[in-house]
Amino acid sequence: MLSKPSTSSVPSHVTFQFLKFFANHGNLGRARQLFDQIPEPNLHSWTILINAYTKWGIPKESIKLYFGLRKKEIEPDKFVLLSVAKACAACSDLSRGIRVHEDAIRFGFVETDLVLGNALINMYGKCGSAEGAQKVFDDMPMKDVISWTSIAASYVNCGLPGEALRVFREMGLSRVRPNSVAVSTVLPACSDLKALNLGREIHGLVVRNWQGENVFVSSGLVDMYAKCSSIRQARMVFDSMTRRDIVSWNVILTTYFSNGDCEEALKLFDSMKGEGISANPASYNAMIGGCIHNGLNERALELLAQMQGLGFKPNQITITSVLPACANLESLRGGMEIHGYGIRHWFVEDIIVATALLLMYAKCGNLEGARRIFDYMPRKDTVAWNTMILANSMHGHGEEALSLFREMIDLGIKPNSVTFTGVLSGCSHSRLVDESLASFNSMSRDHGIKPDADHYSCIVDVLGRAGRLIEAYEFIQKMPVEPSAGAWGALLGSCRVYKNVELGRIAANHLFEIEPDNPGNYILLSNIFVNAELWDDASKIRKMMRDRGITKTPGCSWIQVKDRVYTFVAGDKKTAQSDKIYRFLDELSEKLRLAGYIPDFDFALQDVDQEEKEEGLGGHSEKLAVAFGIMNLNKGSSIRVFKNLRICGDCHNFFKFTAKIVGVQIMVRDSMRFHHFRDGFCSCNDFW
DNA sequence: ATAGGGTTAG
Repeated sequence: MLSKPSTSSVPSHVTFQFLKFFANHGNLGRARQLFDQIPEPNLHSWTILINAYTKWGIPKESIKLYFGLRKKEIEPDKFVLLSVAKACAACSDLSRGIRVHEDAIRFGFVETDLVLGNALINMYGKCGSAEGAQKVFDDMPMKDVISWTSIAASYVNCGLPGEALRVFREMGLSRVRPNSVAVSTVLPACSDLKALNLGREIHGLVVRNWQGENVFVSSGLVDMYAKCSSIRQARMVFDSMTRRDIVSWNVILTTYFSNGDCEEALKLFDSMKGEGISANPASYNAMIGGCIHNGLNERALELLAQMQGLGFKPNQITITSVLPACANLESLRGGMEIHGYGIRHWFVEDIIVATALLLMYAKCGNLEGARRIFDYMPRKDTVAWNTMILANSMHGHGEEALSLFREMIDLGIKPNSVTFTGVLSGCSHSRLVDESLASFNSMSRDHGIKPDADHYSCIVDVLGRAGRLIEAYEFIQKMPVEPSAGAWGALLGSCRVYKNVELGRIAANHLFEIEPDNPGNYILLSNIFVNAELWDDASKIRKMMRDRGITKTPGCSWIQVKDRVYTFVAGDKKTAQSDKIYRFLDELSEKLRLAGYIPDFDFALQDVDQEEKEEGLGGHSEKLAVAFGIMNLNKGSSIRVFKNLRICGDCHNFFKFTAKIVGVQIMVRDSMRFHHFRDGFCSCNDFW
């Protein structure tokens, strides 16, 4: 009937009825066609179409239409304004939202229409403008619960939970009774601030005022208690709920994972079904993220497969949760596969996904890959900049870390305390002493950020690595925060390098108190003694370790060849190719000696373990892994080895020669940083 | 016109 419409033969009120019909049923193409046939569409027709585009998830088109209408100088009414305000909120389109607000003022609706006012508050909140939301709120002569809730939600949305709670208080003082929506809006603000007492107060208010249970509120309470680290309280509320939905379950799962209790979380995950609740994609994301956070990487991958088996497609959140596992397993290949999946699904546009990818590349040793992601990001926030700075620091590119920092400041991106952790650690790895002191001093002066224990430790590290041990020690004594293990550890490490026995003793004794179970500190001090030929002291340390039941963490290194990760421990003789590897290493050593390599036997003694000492330098796990890599990887591809402890000094020297003589690029990531060996040099400038 | 869970940096 409508296949060949002609405006002259169909009365306009009939066209209008059809327009309404198609708009209501989501057939926007048809609705648009009809709309375009109306020679002079009236406001009502415009409104119907604008409303439909917002309602059916195409808010951009609504906004476009609205401004088309304004061009025709048709005066908007409150209904169109409401619809387009919602559309601006959905698109986070602040600049258009402001124009809509101006229209609302110009045509006199802000003072008269509560509903529109509320929608405008909401629009500003969703667009990230807390000031805008507050302005609308202040201009409204009448406010109801929804206005109050909307302004509170705006603050939560804009990352100002303290303001949200202030609003909630004021709301009470204005004799507006909060309803369940208001409470569930404001509970996450308590969680963000870890405001347990306020959260408890709100809990009391809920108990006193409502008999009936509300799932939103109860789940919010569970979450609030969990985030305020009251796991028992969270569980009590959860257990007391008469009806739980999928969100309640997801909250309790996350609670246990964040508390490190994977067993309980996994148990609860299995028991949901018994209550007739089946896991949704968010449940799987919570499970995968939780497992990975707690080191259960394999389990996470199983859950990922299980999730896909159920027909749930991994989304942005899934892949950002999985990516850290790729760095943990040092599986660049797996990470790149996820990158590919992200590209195919347009997830890489997401700033959080992109940041996670960036870090994955950096942690897998591919700094260029990390940089490509960074350059491609359309919008970069503080976290993205911090991650890029940290990536450069890890790889020993202190200058680049600093120049990124300057660039970030010039662009007006606000740094935070993590920014400085990245910059300072980058400086310390690159011996940029003056630069690091300068940026440390600028923290509170220019950026209003109070240095924390980590920042102080970085400075100790900088001074120590520069050989300014006394200054480093004085700095520790003067610092206004309790010196952490990081600070003393940095000093102890420098004492090892600069062979300072007395300060080494002092630093180690502090460490023995702060972290009595960390074997590394005992080993370091014992090495310092051995080096100074203080054999008695060294054996005392070894006795101390035995008495306390502390064993040395075995050094292990691994490398990926094709799809497999091969792991080596010191003196490893069990590997399939171990005979070949040792023969290869022997021959290689000979060649390197001719080129000037001198083995440093100091490091043969670095291991307290008896058997390991016997193996000497030749069997260090990183040497085995590198040799294996040279033997098994194609010529021209670079060798990427990962080690759980700090790289040994002799191995470091050995690799510099290897890189030059064999003509390969070797990358070793140890527990401190990345080392890139190339043509006889290491990116760390022999400083680690 | 207002509501909850799963995600990125140390």
